[in-house]
Amino acid sequence: MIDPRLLRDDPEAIRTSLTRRGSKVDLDALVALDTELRSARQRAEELRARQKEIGREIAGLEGEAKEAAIAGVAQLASEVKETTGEVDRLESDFDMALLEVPNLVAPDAADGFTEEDNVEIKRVGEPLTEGADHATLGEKLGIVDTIRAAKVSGSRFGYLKGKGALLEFSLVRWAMDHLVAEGFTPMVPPVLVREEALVGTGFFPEAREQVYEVPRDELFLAGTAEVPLAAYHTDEILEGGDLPLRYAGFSTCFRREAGTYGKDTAGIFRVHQFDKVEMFVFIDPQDSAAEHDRLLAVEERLVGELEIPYRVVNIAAGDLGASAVKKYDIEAWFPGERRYREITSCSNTTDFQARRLRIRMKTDRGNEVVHTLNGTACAVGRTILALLENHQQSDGSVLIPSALVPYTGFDVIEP
RNA sequence: GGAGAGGUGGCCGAGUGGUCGAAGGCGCUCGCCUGCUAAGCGAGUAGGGGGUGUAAAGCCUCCUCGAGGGUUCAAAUCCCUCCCUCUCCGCCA
Repeated sequence: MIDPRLLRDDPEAIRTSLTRRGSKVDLDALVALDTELRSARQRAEELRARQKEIGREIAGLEGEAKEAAIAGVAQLASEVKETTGEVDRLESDFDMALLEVPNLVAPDAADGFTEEDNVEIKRVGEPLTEGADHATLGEKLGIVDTIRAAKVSGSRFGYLKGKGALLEFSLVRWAMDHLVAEGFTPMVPPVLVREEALVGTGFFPEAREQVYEVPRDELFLAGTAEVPLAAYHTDEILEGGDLPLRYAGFSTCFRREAGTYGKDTAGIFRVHQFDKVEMFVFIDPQDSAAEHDRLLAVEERLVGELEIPYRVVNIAAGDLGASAVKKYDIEAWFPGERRYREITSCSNTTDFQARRLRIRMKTDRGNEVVHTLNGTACAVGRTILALLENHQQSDGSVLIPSALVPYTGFDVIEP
């Protein structure tokens, strides 16, 4: 949620951002609604103040004088009820409209509206010019089974098997160890969350169709640990000295992948369920931009240690999620497809989530909404696929990068 | 799943219709005293919105005692619905 004060202090800043995103939000209607709401609120408050004042007088009266006073204020009471009802209606309209407004795009976010407009920042590593694709490799090595997964769960699911399953646990622990060394607190959060957590993180209302629901219990399956980690401090006022708070959350992630029919149907590149280690940070607003770069640096070190060629892209404004002001993706090279594809991502969501979740910090200037950031440390499934493709050998085996061997206990996966 | 208890400010905890945004305690902040990792004394200390103000301060005002609705001139206090937490029993990874 953006700061509603901006609507009257600097609506043009919002307009610029909406334009860069290609957003359809009706800013003028929102500004008008805000104005209407405030004047209605003013009227209601004046009436209510009078009512309370008279109430205090009545408290001191007795007998007939009291009866008369009570009779005299009945009309005022009904006016109060009417005007506050009006304020409530306007307020709820306003709140709903405000939830639809995406965060203000950062000045240095890339311009444009689609993936095509993402700006490449750098490339690292020597890409292989050819190789088998991950679906073929996974099947031949006997470590990924999507055929039987379809029987059990439908499309876009997979079994990891044998060394593939062990590789998963190795990656999780390897990533966690790195993050702990970086000062992150490891967490295993709930993956079933309330609606409030999803609204608070900005996934609702924008991306509601991507989220699995458990209606009977009014819970939702989180698509990322970002959701329970962000909501962890809901309604809290953090001590300035405790910031930044850095969490590393491991969770299984669930995504409906609605609207992706026909995309990435082979293998387990795009699946409904995968595991991920996610970084999440609560920080003083003035430090969030620097922290964003820091998260990217952590991600680069991790991918680099796996000896996977990659590039970093600055995501185009129109391709950003509602909560992000700026986002970097790391795209790993996939020789089977001869292209770079997203394996991690990190976003600065500034005060957007924190305001919705009411997470503040104490400062000399009073309480201030904190900033939050999130970044992928290791999306396990995709990382396994990137390892398979980039470390495949001519004999059909796959070598495990040396950084991982202490965790896997083996250095090669053979057919 | 069954039975019961309870949700009040950073924490604990009083408050069953009016002057209560709320006693008291703890914690914290500032000051005094003492001179020594303490005790004592005094003051301050919930959050949020709107208005006014160049800004800070200040001032005016409204909302918030789990959430929502209702009764009433007036609700932390009465009524209804919901949510959550805890305890015991049952079941269970």
